Amino acid sequence: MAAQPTRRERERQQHRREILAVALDLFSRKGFEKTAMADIAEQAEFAVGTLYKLFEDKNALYRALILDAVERFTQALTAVLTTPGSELERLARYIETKATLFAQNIPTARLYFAQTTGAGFLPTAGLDQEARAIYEKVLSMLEAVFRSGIRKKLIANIDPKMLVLGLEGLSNAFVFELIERPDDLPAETMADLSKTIFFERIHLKGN
Amino acid sequence: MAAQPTRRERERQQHRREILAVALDLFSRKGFEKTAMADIAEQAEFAVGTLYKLFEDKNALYRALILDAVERFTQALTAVLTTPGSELERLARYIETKATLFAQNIPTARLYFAQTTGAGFLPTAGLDQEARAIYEKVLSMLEAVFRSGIRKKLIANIDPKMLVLGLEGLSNAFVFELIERPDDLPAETMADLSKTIFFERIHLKGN
Amino acid sequence: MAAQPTRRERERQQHRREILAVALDLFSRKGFEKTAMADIAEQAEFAVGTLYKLFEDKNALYRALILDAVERFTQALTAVLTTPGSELERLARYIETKATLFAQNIPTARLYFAQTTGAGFLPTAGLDQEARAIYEKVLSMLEAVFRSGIRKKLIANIDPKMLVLGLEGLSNAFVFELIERPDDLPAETMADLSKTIFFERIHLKGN
Amino acid sequence: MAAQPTRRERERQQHRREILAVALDLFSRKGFEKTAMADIAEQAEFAVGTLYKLFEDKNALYRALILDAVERFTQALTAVLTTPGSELERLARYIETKATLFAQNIPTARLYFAQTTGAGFLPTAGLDQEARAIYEKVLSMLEAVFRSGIRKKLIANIDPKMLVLGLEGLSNAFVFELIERPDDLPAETMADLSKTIFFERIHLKGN
DNA sequence: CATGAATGAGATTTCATTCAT
DNA sequence: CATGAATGAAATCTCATTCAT
Repeated sequence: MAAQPTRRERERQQHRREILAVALDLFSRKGFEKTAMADIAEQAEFAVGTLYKLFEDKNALYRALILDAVERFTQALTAVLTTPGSELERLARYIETKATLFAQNIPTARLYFAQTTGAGFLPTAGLDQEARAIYEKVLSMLEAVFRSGIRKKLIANIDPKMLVLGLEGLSNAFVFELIERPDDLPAETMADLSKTIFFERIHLKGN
Repeated sequence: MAAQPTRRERERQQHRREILAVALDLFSRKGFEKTAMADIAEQAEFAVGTLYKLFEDKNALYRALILDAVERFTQALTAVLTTPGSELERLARYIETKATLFAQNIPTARLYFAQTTGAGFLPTAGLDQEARAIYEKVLSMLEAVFRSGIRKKLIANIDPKMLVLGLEGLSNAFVFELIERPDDLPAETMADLSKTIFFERIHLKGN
Repeated sequence: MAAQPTRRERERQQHRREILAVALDLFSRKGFEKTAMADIAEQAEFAVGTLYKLFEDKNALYRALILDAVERFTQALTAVLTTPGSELERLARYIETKATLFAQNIPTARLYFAQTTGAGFLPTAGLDQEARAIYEKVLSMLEAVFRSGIRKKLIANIDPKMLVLGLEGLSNAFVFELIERPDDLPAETMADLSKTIFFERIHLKGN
Repeated sequence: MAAQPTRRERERQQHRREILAVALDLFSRKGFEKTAMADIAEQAEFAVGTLYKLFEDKNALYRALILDAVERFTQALTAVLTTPGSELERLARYIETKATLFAQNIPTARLYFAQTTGAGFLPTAGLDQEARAIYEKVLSMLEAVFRSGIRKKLIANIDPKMLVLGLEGLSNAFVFELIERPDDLPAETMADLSKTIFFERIHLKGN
C-alpha cells in the first residue's frame, strides 16, 4: 500500500496544479514579462502570497511550468522512439506523435517551443538549463536512431547530428503551423508532409 | 526638383541610424523587455528625450528595427529568387544566400527569427504586423518558384505552401544552429545539408 | 489551597519558555524587524498559530522577552545593592555583578542594552514602557546608595542623578566592550577599570 | 577660479540635500525600518523615482546620511583634539565640544549614536563599515592624547584604550541624556560633570 | 532640437495575522 | 489546543514617458 499523502499535502498539490494551469494559460497567451503575478493570483482565485508559498518566485513558477511541459512531451516522444519497428517506422511514428501531442496541448506546446527552438534569441534569462538538458535527451535519442538506420543502410550517410537538426526543423515548422493556424490542415496531413519531404525525394531527379 | 535634404535632415537620419544600431545590439542580446530606453540612450550617447524625438515610443523603435531587418533580408532573398536559372538552382541559391546573409548579420538575424519564426508564442504584442507582411512576400515568392517547378515536373507534386513551410523550417533550423553555435559547422556545409536533405532523398528507397 | 497548576498549564508554560528562548536568540542576532514570526516558529518547532496562542502578537512576544531579561538582571543587580557593606563596597559589587552577569548572558544583555541604553533613538515603538519602569528601579536604588554615600561623606557631593548616569555610562561602555569584543579583556579586569576610573582619580592632580 | 558646477548639477545637489534632510528627520524619529521610501518622498515633495535617481537604494540613502553625520562630527572632534594646550585641556575641550555639538544636532546625534554605540546589538545590517572606520579615527586620536598625557605624568598609568572607552562611555551617557531629556540640565553642566567625574576623584579617599 | 531630471503607475516580494480543520 | 495554508496590505524598486530649460 503506497504511502498515502495527507489531506493537507493532497490539497497543497491540487492548489499547485491549479496555479500552474492558470500560469500556463497566461504565459502562453501573453508571455512571461507581460503576465503579472497578480494576474495569475486573481485568475487562479488565490492571494498573491499563496503563489509565493508554493513557488519561490516568478521565475521558479515559470521554470516549474516549463519543466513539466518538457518532461511530459519528452516522455511521450522518447517512448515512441523505443517502440519496435524499423528505424524509419520509428521516426515516422515520432513525427506523428509530435503532431498530435502538440495539437492537443497548444498552450504547453507554445511554451515548449519558446524554450527549445526560441531559446537563444529571446533569452528568457537562462530559466531553462534543466529543461534544455531534458530536451537534449530526445535529440540524442533521435541521433541514435538515425545512426542505427545509417548503419543498416536504411538512411543516407549524412552526419546524424545534422539529420536530427533537419528533422526537428522540418517537423517543428509543420507543428508550429498546426498550432498557430490550426485551420490550414489537419494534423495527419501535416505529419504526412513532414515524412514525405524528409524521407522521399522532392526533386524528381532524373525522372 | 528633387528636394535635397537639409543638413538638419541628414543629421537627423544619421542619429536615427546610430540609435537603431545600438538598439539592435541591446535587443538582440538582452531581449525587448530587459532593454531599457535609458540603456539605449546611454550607449548611443544621446539623451532619452532624443530617442523620443526620433521614435514615437519604445515599440515604435523596435518596430523600426524589425522593419529594417526584415526589409534588408527580404530584399536580398527576393533578389536571388528572381535570378536566371532553373527553379531548383534558384532555390539552392536562396538557401545559400540565407545562410551567408544570416551568418554575417547575427544580431539582425536574431530579431528576424524572433519575429518570423517565433511570432505567435512570444508575443511582442503585435509589434510585427508590417514586418510580417513583408516576410509573407518572400514566402509567396518561394511558393511561386515551387509552383513553377512543379509545373515543369522538376519538383514533386506537393502542395507548394507546404513545400515553403518545409524549406523554411529546414533552412531555419540550420541557420539557427549556425548563429547560436557557430563553431559546429561552416555556413557552406550547412547550406549543402539543407539542400541535400530537402532535395535528395534521405531514405535509400529500393537502392 | 494553592492552585496546583494542571499538566496543561505546565506544558503551556514550558512551550512559552521554549519559544522565548528561540526568540531571544533570533532577536539578539538579527534584530526585531529582520526576525519573522515564521523563523521563530520553525526554529522552536511549533506552528505559527501556536505563537499567537501564547502571545498576543509579535510585539507582545518581544515585550515578554525584554521584561524577562530586565527582570532577571534587575533582580540580581538590586540584590547586590542591598547587601551589607559600605556604599562604596556595594557600588563596587554592583559593577562586578553587572560585568559577570552580562558576560554570561550575552544575548539577553544585547536586548537589555537595546532597551535601556538605546531606548529612544532606535525606537522599537514604545515596546518598553514596562521594562523601562523596572530598570528605573535599579537607577533609583543606585541613586539612593550614592545619596547615602554623600551624606556619610564617602562620596563627593555631586548630584546623585548625575553620578548614576556616570556610573551607568562608564560601566555600560566596559560591559558592552566585554560583550562585543570578548577577547579584549576578561570581565574582572573590566570591572576593575570601571572602579578605578570612577572612584579613583585619573588626573594626577598635584602629584 | 574654481570650476563652477553647472546649474543642473547645483540643483541636483540641492535636491540631494533636501532629501537627506527629510530622511534624517524621519530615520531619527521613526527608525530605519519604520520609515518608508514613500514617506521620505512625500515629505520631501519628490516622487519615489527621484529618490532612486539620487540614491542607489534605501540602504545607500541611509549610508549617505550616516556617513555625512559621522564625517561632520568626526571633523569637529578631531579638530579640538589637535588644538594647542595640555592633554587635559584638550580632553576637556573634547567633552565640551561633543556636548554642544550633539545638543545642537539632535537628529544627527541620534543617528551617530545608533551607529557608534548601538552598532552591534541591533545590527542595521552592516550598513556602517565605512562610518565605523571614520569613528575609529577619533578613538585612536583620543588614545594618542591619553598616551601622551600618561607619558608626561599628567594622567594615571592606565591602558589608554581603556581610558578611551571610559571617556566615551561617560560622555556618551551625559550627551545622550542631554539629547533625550534636554530639560534635565544645560549642556555646560553636563560637560562639567563628565570632566569632574572623569578627571577628579569621586571617592573622597582619605578625607 | 537636445537634454536629462522628474514622474508615478505598476511589478515583485515579504510577512504579521487569521482561521478552518 | 495545535496546525500551517491562506491572506492581502505594504514595502521596495523599475522604467517608459514627459517637459521645462
